[in-house]
Amino acid sequence: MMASDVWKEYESNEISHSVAHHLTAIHELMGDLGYARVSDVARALEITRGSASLTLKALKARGLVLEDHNKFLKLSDDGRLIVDSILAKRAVVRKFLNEVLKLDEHQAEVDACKVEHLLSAQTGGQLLHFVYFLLSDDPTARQFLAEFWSKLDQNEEWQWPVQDVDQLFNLESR
Amino acid sequence: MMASDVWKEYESNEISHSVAHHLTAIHELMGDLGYARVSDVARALEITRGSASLTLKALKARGLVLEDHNKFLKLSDDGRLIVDSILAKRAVVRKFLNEVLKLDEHQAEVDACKVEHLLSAQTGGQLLHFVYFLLSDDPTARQFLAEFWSKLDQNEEWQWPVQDVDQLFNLESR
DNA sequence: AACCGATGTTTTGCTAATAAAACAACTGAT
DNA sequence: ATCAGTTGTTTTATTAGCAAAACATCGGTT
Repeated sequence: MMASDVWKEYESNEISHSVAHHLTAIHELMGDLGYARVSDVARALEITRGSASLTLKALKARGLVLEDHNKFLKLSDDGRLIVDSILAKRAVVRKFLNEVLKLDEHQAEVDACKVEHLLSAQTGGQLLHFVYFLLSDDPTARQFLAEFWSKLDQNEEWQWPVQDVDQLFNLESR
Repeated sequence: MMASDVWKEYESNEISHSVAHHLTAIHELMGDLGYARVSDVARALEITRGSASLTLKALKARGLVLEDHNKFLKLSDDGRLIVDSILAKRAVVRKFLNEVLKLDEHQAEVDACKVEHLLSAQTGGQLLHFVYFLLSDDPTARQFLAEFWSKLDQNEEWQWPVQDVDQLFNLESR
């Protein structure tokens, strides 16, 4: 069926990668510095002030960012809701990739960052349930993880579903 | 630390969402029709021929797509490697979301589609290992999944890590 | 031969997200 | 008071990805 009805939903995402990071930058700056101005956001994201100014102007127009009488920025209630959901998804994905799949922290951070704003709320919620149970002290979960990790370590004794996983995922490609 | 060194790696992705789907469209058309022309790709992706023509011209220049003497398209070896890795990641993610997290098929398809080309090869490989073991007939895996699903069903008896998962992930927000 | 439909390309225009540069306004030090 | 540095904005330009429209080509009908 070519799944042609699905792939365009990508762009229909109301929160772009860029917007997600402008918003979370404001959130983190408020925590780190206690305030957030256009220049602070630009510095945090390593873009020019001009670019940040334009994007933030649009976010103010969308009601996600509020401006002080002195140009100090703040998240609106809507903006904070969005940031909370993004950070929750990012944290869950990072935890799963790092603590379950045992990917190194940088890789987990990068992939979580790429994916965070794209996951549906349903997926985020279910993944949270799953990771929480998986990393709980439930003996079944403990045993399952121990077995999985041990298979990961000595994977020569394990019959993988495909002959060459590395090639399948282009691990060698350049 | 603001993680400002990470978030820009998003765009550094050599395979964009659009490119991923142009390539996989050619692959699927070759399977379905036995051939793939610019118009066929455009129809499959529901974009104009003009847009497809431009994108495919760039892909020919990058050596990922080859052109027949009669304007018939074909994936190069490099192009096929990329498509294989994308389809593998999409399949694994879809399987995980649908068969493990029990998300409905449409949601699983959409999220897998959004994410497929963004996952690193390492993440794809580890996830494949994980899902394969999780859905195997290993008794520990069986028991773990059974317990997880039963907790999913009667989640009022389970103490979730956060008070209100639905609100955290904006399940109510329009 | 004339026409019609499908195909491929090019040109123009649009939006999002960026950089770069020019500009204005404020701040602080001397 | 001036000068330097910081800040915010605007303008111009670029790139990716699309649409729309014009154009050319080819193939088959009549």
